[in-house]
Amino acid sequence: MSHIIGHIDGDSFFASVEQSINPSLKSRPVITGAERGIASSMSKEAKVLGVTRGMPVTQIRRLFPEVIVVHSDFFLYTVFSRRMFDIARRYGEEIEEYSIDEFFIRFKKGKLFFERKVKSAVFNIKSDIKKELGITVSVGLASTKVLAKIASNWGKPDGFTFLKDQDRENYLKATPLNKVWGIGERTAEKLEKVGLRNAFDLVSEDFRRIQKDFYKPLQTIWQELNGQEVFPFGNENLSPRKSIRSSRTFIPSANKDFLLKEIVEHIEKATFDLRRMNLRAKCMSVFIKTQTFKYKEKEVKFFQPSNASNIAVVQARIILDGIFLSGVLYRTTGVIFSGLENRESTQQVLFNERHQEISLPFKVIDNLNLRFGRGVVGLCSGLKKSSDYKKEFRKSRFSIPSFGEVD
DNA sequence: TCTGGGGTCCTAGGACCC
DNA sequence: TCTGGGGTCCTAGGACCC
Repeated sequence: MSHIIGHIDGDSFFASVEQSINPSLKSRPVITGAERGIASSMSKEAKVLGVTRGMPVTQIRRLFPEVIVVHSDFFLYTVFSRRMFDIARRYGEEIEEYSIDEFFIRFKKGKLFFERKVKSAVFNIKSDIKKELGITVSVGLASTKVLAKIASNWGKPDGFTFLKDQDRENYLKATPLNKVWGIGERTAEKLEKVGLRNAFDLVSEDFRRIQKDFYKPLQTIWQELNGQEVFPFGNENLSPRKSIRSSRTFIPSANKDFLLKEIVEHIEKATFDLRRMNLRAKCMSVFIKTQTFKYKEKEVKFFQPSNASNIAVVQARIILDGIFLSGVLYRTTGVIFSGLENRESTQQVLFNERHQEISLPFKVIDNLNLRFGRGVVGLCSGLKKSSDYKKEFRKSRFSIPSFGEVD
C-alpha cells in the first residue's frame, strides 16, 4: 500500500447545517425535505425517534409532532460544502470532492511518523469543521476508497476509524454485503444466493469466479476490499456532463394526453437547462414507468445537435405513440438528453437558416422565464402549467447565479 | 416501507456485415 | 434458398450512487 485514503462524511449533513445556522433547532429533531414531502435528511435526534429517509412528511407529523420540518436550502448546503472542502485542503495533499457532503483525501506514504502525521491532519480537519461550521463529520482511514467508506461508516456520528490491514478481516466480517459501496440490493441478493454473507466472504471468493459470474464493477470492488487501490483518485478524472434529465412521478394515470403534457414540460425544463449551460444534445430519450414499475424507454437521434424544445417535442410525440399502451396506468414520465456538446464545438451545418430562425425566440422565452419564474412562458403544447413549476423554480433558483430572490 | 429525482456505467441481445 | 462463425455497433433496460 502506497497511500492512506481518508473518507470524510458529513453527519446528517443537511439537517446539521440547518441546526448550525439556526440555534433554536439545536438538539431538536429536525428533518429537511418539506418541498418533496419526504424526509431527505434527519438530525440525529430525529433518527433516535425513528424517522427514516424517505418517510412521508404527513406520516412524520402524525407520529412525531415534535419534529421540525424545513425546506431544503441547497444554496446554503453548497456554501457549507465548499467551506468543508477548503478546510480539508489546509491539511491534505490531495482532495477529491465526491458529493455535496463527502470527500476523499489521500496521503502519500512517507517514512517517519507517517501514521501519526495522518491522524493529526485528520483530527485537525475534524476539529476545524466543528469549530468553524458547527457540524460534525465521520472519518474513515484505510488503504483504498472502498475500505475507507466502510471505515467512515463505522463510528457515526463524529467518528474516527482507522481500518488497518491487519484488522481488515474483522471489519469485513461485520460488514453486510449491501453496506459495501457499489453493492446494491440486487447484487447482494445474488451473492447471498451463492452462499456469501458478508464482505469477508466476498473477498475470500476466488477472483476468477467474480470475473466469470458477476458484472464488471464487482471486480473492482473485490480488489479494493482486498486492499488494492484500483479506483482512480482526484477530481481531474471527472468527465464532463453526459446527460441532462427531467422526470416526475404523479398519481397513476392512463391518460395519454396527460403523459404528453408532462413530457412537454420536461422537455421545456431540460432544454432550458441545456441552453443555460450552453450545451446541445445529439440524442433524446423519453421514458415512461407503469404503476407496477415496468420501464419503457426509447431514444432518438437529432438530425443535428439541438437544444430547441419544439424539435424535441415533435420527436417525443412519436416516441410516446410507440411505447404507450392504452389501459395501462403510468406513474412517471421523463426525458433524458444525452450526447452533450458545447455550443462552440457544435459542427455548423450548411444551410441551417432554420436553426438560426428558431434560436431567437428561445432567447426571449428564457429571459422571460428567468425574470418571472420558470414555466411562465412555454410552448402551447405544454398546455396549462401545473403549480409544481413554482416548486421546481424555488428549488432551482440557487443554481442560477444571476438570480435574485424571487417569491 | 411498495419505492423521489438526477446522475453514471454496464449488459444482453438484435441488426448488420463479411 | 439455405447456410457457419465471428466481428462491430446500437439500444433498451438494469444496477448503482447520492
